[in-house]
Amino acid sequence: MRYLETARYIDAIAKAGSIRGAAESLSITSTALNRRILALEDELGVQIFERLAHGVRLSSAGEILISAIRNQISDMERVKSQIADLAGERRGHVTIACSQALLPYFLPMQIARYRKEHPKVTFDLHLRDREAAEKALADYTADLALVFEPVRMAEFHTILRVRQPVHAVMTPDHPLTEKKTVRLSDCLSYPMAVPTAPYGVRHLLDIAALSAQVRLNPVIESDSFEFLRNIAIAENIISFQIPIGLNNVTMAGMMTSRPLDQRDVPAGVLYMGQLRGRTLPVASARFAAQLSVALSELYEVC
Amino acid sequence: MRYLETARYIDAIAKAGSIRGAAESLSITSTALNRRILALEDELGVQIFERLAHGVRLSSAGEILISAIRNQISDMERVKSQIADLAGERRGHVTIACSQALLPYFLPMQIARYRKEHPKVTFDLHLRDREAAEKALADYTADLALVFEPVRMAEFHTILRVRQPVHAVMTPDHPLTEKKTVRLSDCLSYPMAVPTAPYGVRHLLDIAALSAQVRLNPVIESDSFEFLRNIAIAENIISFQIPIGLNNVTMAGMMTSRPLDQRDVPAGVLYMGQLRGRTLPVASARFAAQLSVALSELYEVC
DNA sequence: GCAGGCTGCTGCAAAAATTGCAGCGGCTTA
DNA sequence: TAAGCCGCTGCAATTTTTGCAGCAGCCTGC
Repeated sequence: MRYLETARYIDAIAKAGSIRGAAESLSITSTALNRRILALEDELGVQIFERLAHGVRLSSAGEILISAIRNQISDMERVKSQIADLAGERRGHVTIACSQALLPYFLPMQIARYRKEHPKVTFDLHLRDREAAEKALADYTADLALVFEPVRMAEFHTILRVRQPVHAVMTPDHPLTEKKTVRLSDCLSYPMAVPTAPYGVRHLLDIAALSAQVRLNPVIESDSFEFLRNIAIAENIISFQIPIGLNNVTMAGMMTSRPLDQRDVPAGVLYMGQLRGRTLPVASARFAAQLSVALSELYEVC
Repeated sequence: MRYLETARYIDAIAKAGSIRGAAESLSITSTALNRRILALEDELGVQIFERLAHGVRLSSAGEILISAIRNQISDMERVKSQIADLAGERRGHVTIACSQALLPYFLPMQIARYRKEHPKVTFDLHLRDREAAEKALADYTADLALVFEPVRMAEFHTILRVRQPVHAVMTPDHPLTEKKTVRLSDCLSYPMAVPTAPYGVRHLLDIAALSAQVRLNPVIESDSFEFLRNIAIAENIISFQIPIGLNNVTMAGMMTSRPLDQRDVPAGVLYMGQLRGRTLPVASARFAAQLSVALSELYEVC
């Protein structure tokens, strides 16, 4: 593919951090690549890359350029799949960056459903914390982001958001299951396993604990929701999760959950978003539309 | 400029309607141009142009492509001026499509003001009726559109809108000037000069006349607001215009105006907009920001 | 109905560009 | 201080692009 070839070369260099490195990944010599850059820099009248001892780094002009270039590359992908659509072919590729809570149940099911309709559409799924997910949008490594309690940078454009009240998760024989909703103070008398600091659920719990002037005293902290789920079963202690992360099918027998009283812990919000101003590839746009329907049927839109 | 060269070639062919014609305007041979198209069509696996006896026409795949291509070209212009901005240079180019009412006073003054700050920024101003103005956005011949009572296609993204009540315009000695606001029925007893059908002011008057079950009976119809203004002076008859079209400086002595009672004729709306999803060139974005401030200071935002 | 003029397209050779090789000097690290 | 990166350059080989001339196809006007 010759069209936008130089653009792809620049993208590769920016990613590799060196011309020789990028050249290898592109299967060309560093000479050719080097001279392309020099030619483009000559055309623009500005250095795109700063030359360092160990490679190159985007200059401030390069930062501006790379964003446009990635947009162009992604745009051409979209055009190609739109053109393929004209011939009735529904092919394409969707890249998603999402929080852990989406992994056990919701996204696998949604992707399976989508791929049943459009088997030629492929998916890339990247697990990213809320900050990294937004960065992935900005550098075009993800078309869509599904994030719980995101940082919400200026470039994040919200497609849909739904309420996700925090639930306490425990084995069905746990004393806490007797109530419909549980108070934070009820939980404190039991050992608990909680996510580490950067996660949305922990964030909400911390704020709640602070305002109630209590301390959480977790016996287990982990950055893996899967581990938290399993340790909670194994040790018969309580953990916390949002509804979308509760796999109501496979966990039916093993675990159960109760929402925390919202006077103690306010409901969190799950955001689906994309990069502001970007036109998504057709497949991604269609998948986002499907997710919008599914999310708004299952949860309260806000 | 080699980067996006093929893109510019395709744009030229689409505009010229023939390869040979475009080749001439690009100062290359038709052979070179022809082969570029063939190569790109080969890459994409689709015909971009339909071959006709008297030239070429974009195929449906080509229509999809050309939009992306024009976006890329415009994007590179924006990048270049952003990069120039880094060096402190404020250069760039702004293209505007607007209704007639903007011509006599508002835009000349605003552009002059902007160019005083940024003398290196150049402007293109195209007079376009409300439908053509939106088309100009879609094919990237205009960055900004200022339209009174626009058709508002899906691709039109509103930046700002302000209320523009229709005014009756007349010489200062006209009997109608006695009242603060005039009723439509008052006007009917005087000869009047009105714009032709496609214009917003006429549209509003027609609707008003219809609902009041009266007839306008204009003695003069014209598609030139300038002519309407002059004939109204020369013949001492009434005409109609929106506030932004009333040049309160030069017309001070010659003419005066009174708003029509809004029970008869509802206020129209002036829209400033751009192409949805497009990132404007820096200069255009800055100029739009200036216009937003000016418009919202002068008129009622709605 | 048949030139004349326009179109896009192609074979071939010339021109221009891109590329690869080898090697230079600069920098960091061991 | 030596080894190992890095980006960059002169030169030659290679590839790509371009221009010329000429082809067939289509429409228009005489």
